[in-house]
This record gives sequence, structure tokens and C-alpha cells, in this order.
Amino acid sequence: MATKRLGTGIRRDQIAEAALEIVRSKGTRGLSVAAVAKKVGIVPSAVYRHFRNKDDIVTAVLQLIQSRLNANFQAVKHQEIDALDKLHRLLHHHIELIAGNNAIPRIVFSEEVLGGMPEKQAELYAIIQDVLSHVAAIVGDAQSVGAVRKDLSPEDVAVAFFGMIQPAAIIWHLSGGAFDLKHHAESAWRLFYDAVRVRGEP
Amino acid sequence: MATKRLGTGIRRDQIAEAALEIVRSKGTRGLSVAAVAKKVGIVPSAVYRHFRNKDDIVTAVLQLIQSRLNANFQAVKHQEIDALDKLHRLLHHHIELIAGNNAIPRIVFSEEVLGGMPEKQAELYAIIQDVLSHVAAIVGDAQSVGAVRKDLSPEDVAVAFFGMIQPAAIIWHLSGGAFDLKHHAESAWRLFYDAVRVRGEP
DNA sequence: AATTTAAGTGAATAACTATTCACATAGAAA
DNA sequence: TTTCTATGTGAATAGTTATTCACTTAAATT
Repeated sequence: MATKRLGTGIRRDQIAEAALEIVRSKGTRGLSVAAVAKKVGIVPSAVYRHFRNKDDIVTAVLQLIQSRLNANFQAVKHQEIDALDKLHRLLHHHIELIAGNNAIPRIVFSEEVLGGMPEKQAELYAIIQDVLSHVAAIVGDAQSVGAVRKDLSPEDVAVAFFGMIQPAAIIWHLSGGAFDLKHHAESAWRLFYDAVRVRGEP
Repeated sequence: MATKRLGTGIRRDQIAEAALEIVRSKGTRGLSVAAVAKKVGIVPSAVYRHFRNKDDIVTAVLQLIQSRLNANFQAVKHQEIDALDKLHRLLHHHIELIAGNNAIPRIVFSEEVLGGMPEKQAELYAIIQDVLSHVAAIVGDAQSVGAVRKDLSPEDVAVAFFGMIQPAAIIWHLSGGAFDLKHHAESAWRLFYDAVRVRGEP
């Protein structure tokens, strides 16, 4: 009735944010075009002025997630600290991101994505590859200053880094918040650090 | 028309297996009562002779998964080997289980379970807790024979063990099988082993 | 001010969902 | 053989879903 008209640029952002918020609170099962429209304050059919179809919305949500992840890398990238410290801070940034918005693990592992068409799967794979390559680059830096063992491949270490975050997110989510994410992050980091660093004196 | 009649005991098993297979091939999104019925060779309404509702089927699938996981623990439990070797073999068993049937990560992270009612979430949480406690017990054994550092809590180590498997499963699934699961398992194990074991001479 | 454009509406559709129910009958028990 | 019971059937229901379409109209463009 009295809905303000807004350009597609703005609406696309609003819709993607609304979709992310719905996933956070209701899960991907609750992510319907109708729900998104309601949250934005328009009628379902109006959504199709700004997105081809629902899949297109999911893609936009994935991009939103990617941009949030990238923000974490940027936050750490130019700090004048040891490469291993960068990883340590990165770990905490990611843990906080997840703790503040469990939509990320929810959508990343959802059937909406995993069970969908191969293209959607490829989109997510690209995001994860991107994250892994960022981490691997930092590991490479740490190796070149002699902080990390050179007999480890940076890619393998990156997957291990991923392994500190992802299972914890799942357990935390399942536990309804009872699982202590921060404690786990510290304990996992100690293990990781001990495994990865150059020991003693050469 | 010419469908053989079978007792509920048999049908329940058939239906649970069919459901697991459907999740493997089509994802939880493809898991409908109609699809399960078709795979078993009966009509959808006949399913309700053996299960209260769809939720009940999902519960049966979770139990099936739990029993497969437990088989891995049993396979390792009574072998006369070092506690750390047990973990190593367990790792490979789990990796093979996943490689042979990615229904497990798919359902474990699906909204069918996570997004559903709290009870279903609790069921899955119980399964994961069970797995973690099995691993923690083995870690405890390893500590008492002096193979694993005593300053680590077995529970924390168990989560780290989980972290070797779960992210690899996701990446492998997304990569369409291109990601080398076995290689990852070995590399992750080396890291884990170095981090966890008692080093040098006291 | 007149015209064009693109955003929003409400109704309709077609496909799918889980679930129920009256009925039929195979196979076990009597 | 007859009776009983539990398994299977097909049709119906009520719900949700994404998506389309003819239409209205706000706001930008001329």
C-alpha cells in the first residue's frame, strides 16, 4: 500500500541481509521468498523485480558471507605483528564472527548449497578455497621468517586451521551455546601452535 | 499391486537404509516420504504403517549412522596396539566411512536436523558427544601410558581429532571428490601426532 | 507538465509436501 | 477352512512452495 519505492541496488542489499538474518534465526528451512519479502516490507512477487529467483538470493547471501570473511583477513593483514600472531588473531576473529552470527555455518553446510545444483556447490567451494589460500599465504610468510616448520605444506596447514574453527562451530551450535567456543579456540590454538612452530634452537 | 508383505521389523530397516541412500544421492532436500516409499517399493501411505511420521524416519537414520560410527570404535577397541595407533586407525576408519557414504556429513549438518525441533538437535548432539567421549577415553589411556602429554585435556584433544575429519569431509564433498582425503588424513595426523605426543626424554 | 521507467501489488497457478482414511487382502493363527 | 490382523492401496486433504502476470503508480526523465 504505502511502500516506499527503492532502487534495485538498495533492495538487493536489503534482501540479502534479510535472508542472512532469516537463516540465522530460522535456519535455511525458514528461508522462503515470502519470509524475505515480509522482512524487507514488500510483497513476495516484488522480490522478483530484484532477483531472478530464489537461487539468485542464495548466491547473494554467499557473497555477503564472503565479504565478512574477507573483512577478517583485512583486519589482520597490515598489522605489524608476527605471522603466527596473525593466524592467532584470525582464529579469534573467525570464532567471534561465528559466535555472533551462526548463519554462516548454517548456510555454508546447508542443503540449500550442498544439495543444490553443481554451480552453487562450486560457488561455495570457491569461497572456501579463497579462505584457505589466504591462510596458506600467511603460513608461507611464517615459514620464510623461520617461525613455522618448512617441512609442512602451507595448504595442509591451512586445512588444519580450518579444522580448529568448523567443528567447534557445529558443536557449539548443537549445544545451544553451552559449548565454550572461546575456551576451545585457545586450547586448539595451543595444540596447533605446538605442532606447527619451529622448535627449540636449530 | 503385487507387493510382497513384510513385517514391520524388516520394513523399518529397509526404510531407514533407503532414506540414508537417498540422502547420500539427493541430499536431505530429496528426502521425502514419497521418495523413500518408491525406493522400498511400496506406496507412500504404507510407510505410515511402520513409522509415525517423517521425523521418526530421520531419527532412525540417525541411529543407523550412530551404529556405523560405533562399528569403527569396536573395530579398534580390542586391538593389541598402542593407544595412539588406535586413534590413527580410527581416523582412517572414519575417513573411509565418509568417503564411502557422504550421507553422514550431509545429514549431520542438514537443516533436517539442525533446523528442526530441539529434540532432533539433541539427538544429534548426543551422538557427537558419544563419539567425542569414545575418543577422549582413548586419549586418556594414551596419557596414562605416557604416550600423550598430560597437560592436555582429553576432551579438548577429542575435539581436535574431530577437526581432522569433519572439515576434510566438507571440502572433499564440495570438490566433487577431487580433494585428496587420504593425503589430508595423513598430513593432518602428522600434525596432530606432533602436537599431542610426549616429546624427547623428560 | 508530460512521458517514460521501473517498483510494488494481489491474485492465480502448478508443483510439491506430509498425512489421513476407508477399503482390500496376504498370510498367520484358529 | 475360517477368522483375524497387520500390511498395502488409492484417493483425498490441507498446507506450503516458487513463480508468473496483468495491473497500478511513484519517481525519474524529458
